[in-house]
Amino acid sequence: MDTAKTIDISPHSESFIQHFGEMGSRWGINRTVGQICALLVVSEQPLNADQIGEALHISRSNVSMGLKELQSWNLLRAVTVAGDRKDYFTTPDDVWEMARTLIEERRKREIDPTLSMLRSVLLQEQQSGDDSYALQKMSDMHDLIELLVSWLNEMQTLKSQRLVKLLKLGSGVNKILDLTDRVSGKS
Amino acid sequence: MDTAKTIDISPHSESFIQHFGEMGSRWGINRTVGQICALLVVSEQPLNADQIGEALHISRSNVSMGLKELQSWNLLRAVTVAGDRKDYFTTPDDVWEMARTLIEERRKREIDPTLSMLRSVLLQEQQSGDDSYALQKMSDMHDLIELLVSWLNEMQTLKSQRLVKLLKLGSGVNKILDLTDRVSGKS
DNA sequence: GCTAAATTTCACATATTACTGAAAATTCAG
DNA sequence: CTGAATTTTCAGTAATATGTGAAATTTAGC
Repeated sequence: MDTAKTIDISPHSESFIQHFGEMGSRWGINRTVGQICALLVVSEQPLNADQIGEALHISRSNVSMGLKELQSWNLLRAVTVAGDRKDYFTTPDDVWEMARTLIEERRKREIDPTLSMLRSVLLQEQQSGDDSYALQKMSDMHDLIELLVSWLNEMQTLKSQRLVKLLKLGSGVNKILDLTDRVSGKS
Repeated sequence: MDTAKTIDISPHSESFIQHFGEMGSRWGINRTVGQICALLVVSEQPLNADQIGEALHISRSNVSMGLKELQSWNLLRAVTVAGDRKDYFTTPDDVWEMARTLIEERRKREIDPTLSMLRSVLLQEQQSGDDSYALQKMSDMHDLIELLVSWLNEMQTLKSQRLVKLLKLGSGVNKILDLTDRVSGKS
């Protein structure tokens, strides 16, 4: 069947998609992948590869590669439409779920490898005397990253509603800390 | 004077520098910039451009461009050495200060533009009827990003010590939330 | 199984980004 | 001011990344 209707993009959505294309490079994904993702986010219906290619004026093979990339980011939901052999795709409905996934995946790609490298360097017996300054820096950095990562992981376990509440509290949490400090008699 | 001593890099530091070069691409900076930054972090003494170029085997002009890029990230401290016309550079001593700067700069480059775009799209009177689904998505995303950004800004105002304490508390904060909820009679 | 629809792969083309050396511009001691 | 030391700029080149069409592979109805 070739009934698949051509999807058209409103000016608003156009700006949105365009923007994610341009930002793609800054986010370590390429333009096309950014655009595909943005398109799927603002599209109410799931889209098949042909529709995506047509909407964004990119080749079918490019769509295929882009979708594969988005899969690797865990940002796609595949949908099968009755009586249609084509694959249809969409992104998760909940923007918070997407944000979580995005943060988790970026952590995996951008932070975890650095943590591993630091661990491995610091683990090696430091026989050589005089890079103690460098080793100290790496140690500091390791501790910092480890703290950030474990905090991130803990946040990932919270329900969205809870997380939002915490974020809204913001540095208000600080006041609670003040309180606990005073109670336990610290500075 | 051409007394500037050639700096040599320990194997540990070499791994560190190499890693930051490779990760550079994932971080939206290029290899050279990543390496220069890493080198300056692990170097106890400030380095001049020639020393950097020699250590990393890159051209003098490339060092110049790299340093300029790092300046734009607010990650450099320039030091003048008595009796030497060359400029010497280092990174901030405190890794927490660097992390803050990095997060702030990434926010400016990667998040703020998206927030602006969303605001501008949402502000336009939505005469056209049927992209309400898309507009809703953009609105959700706007609110999410705004919340994250304002939270980030609040965290930036905390002293490092305080921030570390909060991070270590982790989802323990959640328990405090539980408490306040119960007190104020919510679910 | 066969076959046509759908998807993926891949060699090549195109576009973008990074790097270099030479030349221009800036800086500063005398 | 002068001019040597230092830094920056920039046009050209090298390296990387992105996009395409054609061919190969996979899939599912019959």
